Amino acid sequence: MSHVNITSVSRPTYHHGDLREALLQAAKALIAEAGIENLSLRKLAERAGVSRTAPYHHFSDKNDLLCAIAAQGFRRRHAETLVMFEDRALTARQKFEQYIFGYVRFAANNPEQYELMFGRSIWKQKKSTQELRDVAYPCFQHQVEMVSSWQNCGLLSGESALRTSQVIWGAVHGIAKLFIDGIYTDAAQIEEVSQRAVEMFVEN
Amino acid sequence: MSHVNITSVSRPTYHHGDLREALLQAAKALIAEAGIENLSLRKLAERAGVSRTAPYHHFSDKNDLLCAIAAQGFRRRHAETLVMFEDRALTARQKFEQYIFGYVRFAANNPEQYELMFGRSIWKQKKSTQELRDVAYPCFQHQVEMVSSWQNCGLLSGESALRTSQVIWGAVHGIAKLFIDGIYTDAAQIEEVSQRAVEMFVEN
DNA sequence: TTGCTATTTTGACACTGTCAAGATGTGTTG
DNA sequence: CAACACATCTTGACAGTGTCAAAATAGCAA
Repeated sequence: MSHVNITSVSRPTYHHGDLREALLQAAKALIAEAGIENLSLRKLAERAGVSRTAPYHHFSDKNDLLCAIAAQGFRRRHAETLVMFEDRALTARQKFEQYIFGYVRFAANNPEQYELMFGRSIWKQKKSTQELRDVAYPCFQHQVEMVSSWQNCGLLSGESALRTSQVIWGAVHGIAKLFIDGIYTDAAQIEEVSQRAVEMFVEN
Repeated sequence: MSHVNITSVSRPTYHHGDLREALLQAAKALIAEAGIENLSLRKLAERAGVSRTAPYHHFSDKNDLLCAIAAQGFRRRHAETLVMFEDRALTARQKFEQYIFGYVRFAANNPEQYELMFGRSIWKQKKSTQELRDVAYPCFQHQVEMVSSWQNCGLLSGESALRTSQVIWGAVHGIAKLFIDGIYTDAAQIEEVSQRAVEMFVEN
């Protein structure tokens, strides 16, 4: 068989052709279909067309694979937030609104990935990968910086940007979790709750 | 062997003597020791001194058992909240403060049980027991009522008690989860974040 | 005593994550 | 071209899981 790349995507590896990326894609598909708790490495391998233990040559662990998916989520969310916050056409108030709505919407649109990003399975028992931490911490940090800027322009109150940021992050995180975990059952209320959150935090 | 009750507790059942309650106790102990994800029905049965499938005659499912533990948590938390809110020695502002602090503290002191009460494992896929719903909904409802009273006395703003309640609940839930899931790593900050939350929500 | 029913056990099944050992393909060096 | 080294993948195996079916046992009622 020719080793010439006949597909449009790059094929840097040997037998399969970037099995690692294929596994990540298949994993996200399976998770979207049936949830994280129904993802097994064996079903994943089968979907990718390889044997049960093939994934172990690209991920040391099931946890390692889940961390990689979570890391992708952080990169996506962080990019989103950066673009929004740098938009010079928006006022500070509009940016804050976009942040709140964007955060909750991101979680609602990617519930399983969001669960991985902030779920106990990864962070609780210190099982986070170095890669995950490297991509997550700047994301956390950026939230504090945004809050700090909103305090400087009088949109938000308080002295400590960190404490204020922790409360606001807690609020959007909690609202998102109560929705995606099925406790707030009426998904149509998401926008209204987000709107109320904006009103309650902004100084007027 | 005599069937006379020689222990101080009631013994309504036959062989073991309220195996159901013994299983719940053992389960809570195991969960406190090693977390929910490390609880297996087999280890639980062994700890209780019965065979692997004995629990299935008291709980239809593993999920059923977890719901029962969660229900106990709701009863405990609801009782706590009722006592606090009925206390005539407290001002409205003090009650609100107690509510916020008490909520986060409850979650921090019982992280595994809290995870069961509000985790996706139970509510997500409509797997909540009737018993659990019967004890959880009044607990949710009471939160809205409290918020409504705080609005009436001018402590909180807004027209809709439901929306305001959803934001506040989201905030305490999110703060609690970020702490107990290991994302906010410094547990000493819990009180300070709770304090900041109170300041941000109360009208001044 | 004879049954009836609640309770518990034994056996079995499919499924999981993960390790050890072997097979196979790919690129590099002589 | 040949031989080696290595990355990659597969087969086999093991302990552990939730849960079902069938058998055994214990307590109560007639």
